[in-house]
Amino acid sequence: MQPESGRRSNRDRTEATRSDLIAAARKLFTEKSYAETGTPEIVAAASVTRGALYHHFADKQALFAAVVEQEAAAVAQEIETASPPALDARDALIAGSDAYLAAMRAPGRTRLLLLDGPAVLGRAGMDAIDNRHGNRSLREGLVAAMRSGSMKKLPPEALTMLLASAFDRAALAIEAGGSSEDYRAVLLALFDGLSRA
Amino acid sequence: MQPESGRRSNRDRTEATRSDLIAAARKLFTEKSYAETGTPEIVAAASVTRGALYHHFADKQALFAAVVEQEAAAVAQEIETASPPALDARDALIAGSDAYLAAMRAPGRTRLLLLDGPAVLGRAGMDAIDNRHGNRSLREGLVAAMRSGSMKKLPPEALTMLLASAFDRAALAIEAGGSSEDYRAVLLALFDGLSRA
DNA sequence: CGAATAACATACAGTCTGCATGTAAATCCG
DNA sequence: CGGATTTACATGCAGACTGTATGTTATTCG
Repeated sequence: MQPESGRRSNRDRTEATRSDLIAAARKLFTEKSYAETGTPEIVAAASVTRGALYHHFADKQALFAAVVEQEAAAVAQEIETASPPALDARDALIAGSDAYLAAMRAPGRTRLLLLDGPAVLGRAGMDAIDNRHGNRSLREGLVAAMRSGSMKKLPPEALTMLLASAFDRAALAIEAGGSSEDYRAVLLALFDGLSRA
Repeated sequence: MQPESGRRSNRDRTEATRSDLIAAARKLFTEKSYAETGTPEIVAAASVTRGALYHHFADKQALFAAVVEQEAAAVAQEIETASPPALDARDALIAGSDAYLAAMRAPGRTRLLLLDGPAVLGRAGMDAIDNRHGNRSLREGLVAAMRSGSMKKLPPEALTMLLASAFDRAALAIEAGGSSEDYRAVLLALFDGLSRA
């Protein structure tokens, strides 16, 4: 009964090992790329063996998917935290995009979420993850703006995808040294262009 | 002097071997992914040995870069061929985007150019390739439209990137089964939103 | 308390990449 | 024209990595 060291429930062990593996993989996947990070290096950083990894995850790609899911959730969380509620549609879009671009400045995040993620998991796989997190609120905001009449009516799914894609490319360009103000200005112009006169 | 079979200049041999390797790699990289295609399979398809591959290319990534470059050029060529010259800015943009989306329907092209390309060569590497081909005319068109006063003035580099990114995502979404009309409508709305009233 | 199962650890097979070395053909040069 | 040099490969090897199969120990179930 007493949780002495040396007496742990299987659920605790699993949770701890999975968590250690994901943390170690996250660190390496953000420092280097998915392809450049080997499972021997990951398990060494997590102080377990490859046997543990392949017990908890089907393969290296499944571990990667878990890391991406966690990181996408973290980005969505940062946006939600930074965005004050109850603004009008346009201000909410601006606040959200600023928060997104700020969140994507975390080292290695753009490569993990915007380059390796789509290549390894496929665009469909990444869309599934994104729709569970960030994209959802973006689409809801757009739908609300369209309903309220402040934005042109357009297919919500397509509009969400293309705007999200513009955010993504802006994050990549800014990390590559592009002018943050320039990209912000263009994003703003795109929003305003979609608003009803 | 006579080009008998068995007497070929080194330049001819190099050109033929390089071309065979790129063609074989292009076929496999578009059928499967970069990661799933091994160099043994490539050289077998090209009827050469791995020694030839590593003689002509620094590594597998360099061969991939050559394939991407060729394919990006092909896309740009198809767009140029399909786009009648001397339209006004808006019609040129629409024609160009339609031609781009049509060109990206070639099997495997979206994965090669939009998923594997950025992941393997980096976003900066892909930008360098894109700027040598398709993006160039897009930016020139946008600059011309801005100069003529028919479009809002915005930083050309950023605007080009974000619009190109929207094209890319539209191509991916359409291939994944998304409604071509929906994405076309959103792209058109984005253009019109950027035009000066 | 025994049986079944979960959570690993270890060992192995197959494959791949990049390089080093060897060889024949082409080119250069005096 | 002929030897020296360089080019265009072919072959073999070393190291690393992935996934799996098998063995072992700690839990959990009945």
